[in-house]
Amino acid sequence: MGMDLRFGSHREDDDRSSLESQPESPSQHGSRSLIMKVTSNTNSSHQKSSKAARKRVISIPITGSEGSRFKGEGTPLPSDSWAWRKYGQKPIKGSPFPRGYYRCSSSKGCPARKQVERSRDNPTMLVVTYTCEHNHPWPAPKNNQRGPNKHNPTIATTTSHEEERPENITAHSSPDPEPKEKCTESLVGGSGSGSGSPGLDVVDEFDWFMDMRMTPSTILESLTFCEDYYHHQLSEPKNKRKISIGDRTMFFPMREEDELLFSDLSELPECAIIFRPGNNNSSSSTNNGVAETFV
DNA sequence: CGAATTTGACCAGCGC
DNA sequence: GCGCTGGTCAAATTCG
Repeated sequence: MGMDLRFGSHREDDDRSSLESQPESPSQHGSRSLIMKVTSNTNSSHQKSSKAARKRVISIPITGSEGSRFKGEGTPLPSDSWAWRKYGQKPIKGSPFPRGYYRCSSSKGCPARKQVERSRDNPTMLVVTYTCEHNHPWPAPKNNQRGPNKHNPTIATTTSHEEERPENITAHSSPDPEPKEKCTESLVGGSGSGSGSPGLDVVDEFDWFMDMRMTPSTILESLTFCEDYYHHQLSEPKNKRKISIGDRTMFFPMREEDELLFSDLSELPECAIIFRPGNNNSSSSTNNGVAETFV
C-alpha cells in the first residue's frame, strides 16, 4: 500500500492502530460532544511518492443513526460537502469491513481522493483518508448559502499548530440567528469574500481541513466564535446545542435545519478528536466526555 | 437518460 | 522473481 499514513517507519496499520488506540471516551457516543480524530500527514521525509504525498486520516465515531444509513456492509459516507464519486471498493486484509474509494466529482480532473472504511479495531469508528487536494473552488452549495470558504476561514489563516485552537479564532459577534452563514462571513481572515478559491491558499498544514468546513469539526474550530456569539445570546439557550469542551460550555443555535443535520449523523458526524501525526503519546484530554487532542 | 454505484479485472509496489 | 495487497479502471447495473 505504501500509504503515507505512516509517520516515521509506520505502516498504515500501525498508524491506524495508533490512531484508534486513542482512548475513547465512553461518553463519546453518548454525548453530543464533537470528537473527531484527525491525523495529517505532511511529513515529506517519509513520502515515497508524490501520489501519496498528502494523506489525512480522520477517524469519526459512528453513531446509531449513522449506522442506519449503512448499505449492507459498506461504510457510511460522511458528507463533507465536496462531491465524491465512488470508484471502487476493496476488502482490506485484516479488516472485516471493505474500504470504499472516492474521488472528487465536483471538478473534472480534480486529484482529490478519499478512502472510507470502518475501523477494524473499533467498528464504531469510521476512518476517512483524504488524499491530494482539490484543485478547484469549493463547489456551489445546492440549497443553502453555505458558500465556499465562508465556513472556516479561521483555519485558512492559521499558521501555527497552537493557534489552531479555537481560542484563537476571532470573529465578530452577531445577534444574527443564523451565525453559520452570516457570522462566518465576517470572520477575520476570510479568504476574499467568496472569491472562489477556498482552501487553495490555505497553509499546507490545514488546507485539508477545508474539506470539513461545515461538519462538526468546523463547529469545533469555531467555538470561540460561538462563545463570543453567545455572550450576546446566552440569555436564551432555548433550541441551542450545548457543547462542552474542557471547562467550557457553549450553546449552539439549533435552527430547524440544524436539528435535521444533527439528527442525520451521516451528514454531520457527531464527534471529533483532532490530533497530529507522529504523536501516539500526544496528550488526549477527555473533559466532559470530549476528547481533544492537540499536539 | 444521465449520473452514480457496483464489482471484477488489471496494475504497481512491497516484502519475502 | 513471485505472490500478496492496495489502488484504479471500466463495463455493467442501478438510481433518480
